[in-house]
Amino acid sequence: MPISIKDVAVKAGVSPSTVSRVLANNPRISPQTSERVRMVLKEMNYHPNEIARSLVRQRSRTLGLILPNAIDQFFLNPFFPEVLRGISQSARKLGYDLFLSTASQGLNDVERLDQMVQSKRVDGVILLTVKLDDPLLKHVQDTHVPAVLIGRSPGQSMVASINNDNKRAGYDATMHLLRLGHQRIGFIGGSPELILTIDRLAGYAQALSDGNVRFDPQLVTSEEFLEEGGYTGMMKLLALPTRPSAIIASDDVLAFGAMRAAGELGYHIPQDFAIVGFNDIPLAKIANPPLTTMNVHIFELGEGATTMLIDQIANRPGRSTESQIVPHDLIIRRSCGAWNPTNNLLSHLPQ
Amino acid sequence: MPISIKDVAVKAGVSPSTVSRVLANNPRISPQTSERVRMVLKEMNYHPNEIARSLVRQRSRTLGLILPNAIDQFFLNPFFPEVLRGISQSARKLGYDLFLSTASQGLNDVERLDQMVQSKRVDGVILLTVKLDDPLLKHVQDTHVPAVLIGRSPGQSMVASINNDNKRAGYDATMHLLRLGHQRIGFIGGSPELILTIDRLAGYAQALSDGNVRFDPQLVTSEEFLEEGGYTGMMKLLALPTRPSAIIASDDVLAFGAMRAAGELGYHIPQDFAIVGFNDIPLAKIANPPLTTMNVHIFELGEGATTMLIDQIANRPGRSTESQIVPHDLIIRRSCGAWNPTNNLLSHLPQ
DNA sequence: CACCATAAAGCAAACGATTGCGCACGCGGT
DNA sequence: ACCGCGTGCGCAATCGTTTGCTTTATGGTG
Repeated sequence: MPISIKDVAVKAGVSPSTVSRVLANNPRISPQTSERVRMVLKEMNYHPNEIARSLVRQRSRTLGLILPNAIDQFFLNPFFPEVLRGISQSARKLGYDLFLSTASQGLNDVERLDQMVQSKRVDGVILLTVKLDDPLLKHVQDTHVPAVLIGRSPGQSMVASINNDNKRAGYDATMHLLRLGHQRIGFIGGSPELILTIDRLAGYAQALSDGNVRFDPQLVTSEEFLEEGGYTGMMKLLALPTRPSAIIASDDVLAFGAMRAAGELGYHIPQDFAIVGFNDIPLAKIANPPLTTMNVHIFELGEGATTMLIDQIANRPGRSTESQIVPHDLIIRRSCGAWNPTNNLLSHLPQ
Repeated sequence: MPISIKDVAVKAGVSPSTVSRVLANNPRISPQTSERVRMVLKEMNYHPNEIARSLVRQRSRTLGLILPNAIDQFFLNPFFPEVLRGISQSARKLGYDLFLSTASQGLNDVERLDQMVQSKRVDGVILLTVKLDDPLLKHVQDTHVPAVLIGRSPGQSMVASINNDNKRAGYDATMHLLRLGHQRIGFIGGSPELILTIDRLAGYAQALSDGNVRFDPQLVTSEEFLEEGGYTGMMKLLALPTRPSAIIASDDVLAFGAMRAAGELGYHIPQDFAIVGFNDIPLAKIANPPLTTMNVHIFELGEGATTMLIDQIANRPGRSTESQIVPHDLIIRRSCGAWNPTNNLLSHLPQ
């Protein structure tokens, strides 16, 4: 039913090879023939069968996206659409399509990757691997498919990756609170398996140390990576004999949960607590109060992963292991009390 | 480099056809041979080349997802991840993969569809078509690819579709406010091109009429489909000589913008204004106050679209035009004042 | 012992493109 | 008149599967 290159060839009175070469702008085809074929092409509204093309070319101009196994929870965080937007946009710009790994119900992630790669449907994969010891990771190193990891620090693996400097980001966020005079700073993190939790916490500890503040394990809580988790984390911190005066949440969604908990107990932000989040999700700007947060440029994360991957596919013979760091910057809003310099009374809050 | 069916055949001492038939569980292969081949299959960790398969089978077990052209704005609304989650989950369950149309930079949506379909990479498409006269729509009717539309009411086209009964939902939301005693009810909608805006507004008008309340065009505003739009819409309504006592926002995100506007001007929800949103996004439950909203079951929308499409691909000879309606239900929280029956004083509020 | 079902597995032709190689033709140089 | 070469195009193999048809082996029957 659909028209093939052969149909076009017949109609144009040439061989399929010639049509193919016209499509490829091969200079060995005379301008006249080329023109005639092009007319027929338009006339028949021909579009090449990409499946057949992929088969003979041995590449599909398609990128595979592998989402973490805890996919449902992941979908709920605004991180996901934003990174997908970055990936999708730059893939489009570079002429690549996107393939989402979802099929193969019974298979685990490793088998899914195997299948996606061996089935030749994708030229490379982007992995959103957020947990510390993801079995996918070992596996992607063995197989030799071009790959880029999002959310994993360079040096942690033999695979190219892109990430923020989360330790540094945690450091900077904490330092900001220290400079505002806070001494007891709580840390609400996601699951301790999450790399970003670990890294940001490390930065937090480092900053404390540099600021000569004792690290108190009581002030660190790790929760489910949802608003609800931030809520319960904050409740725990508020139940402490000596409460923190400031909170670092390793994700904006957690921060919102924390703010809700504080609000329910009658506290006010930032008067009673300073709060700093991570990610700068759209909501952060419009929350009440607007949330001070570490902008980690999620979109750029997706964008960078895509360009790195395509570069790898197109230019690298083997597989590059080079990595990239996306800078972060602290967006100071009202939730930490530093918005208006005149109300920096926070440092005098009772502990 | 990668192993093919031929490699397996050689190692197992059979012909490629036999291996293929083993893969297909063809009963004409003896159990002994079958077993032997299966061993080799595992041993070599063979995975079929799906590209080659698709070519000969003329189907790819892949679904194409076509997002609206205003893709960036769309990504920001929590609707998107949720519908994608529904699609992705049920596609996975049914053994289908997902293909995102992003490539072909210069092409418009119609050409993108054409290419996706003719390139044979997908067996069918799901279209998120939210605008009233989408050129894609006319086109998808001409081409004969299996397709399902999300966000378009049945009868509006010759293509299968799935949607909420948005008119009815608008009616129900409005009726709820009328029953609470409100007489002046504002409506903050998205762009007037959006079908859901139109439908929900129609339901709103109908309910007003049934409730013997005059429809006042001044109370209807249509804004950008973002939080900011809700904000400016609310500001307009608050500037009216006789302000509304209740607001219907055609999307939760708009509702949040409206709440922010009200808050900035010193008003309180629900004491000063009742607000009802649409979608029941995760945030609605945890907002302050929790938002009364019409749950339209977005996940089911994506799920239903997928099963309908796959059913069409697998069973229907031509293309079905059957449609499906996903029910809605009003989630009553605090923002409309009806949470606690004792504070239904709203009807006595000054206008 | 010839004959023929029947079962099991192989042969080869697709699917729709790409591409190395070769052929025909025309033209300029010797 | 012949050789050589560049140009323009077609032939046919190939990519990795699937599948209709054929072949081979086997065992039962007349």
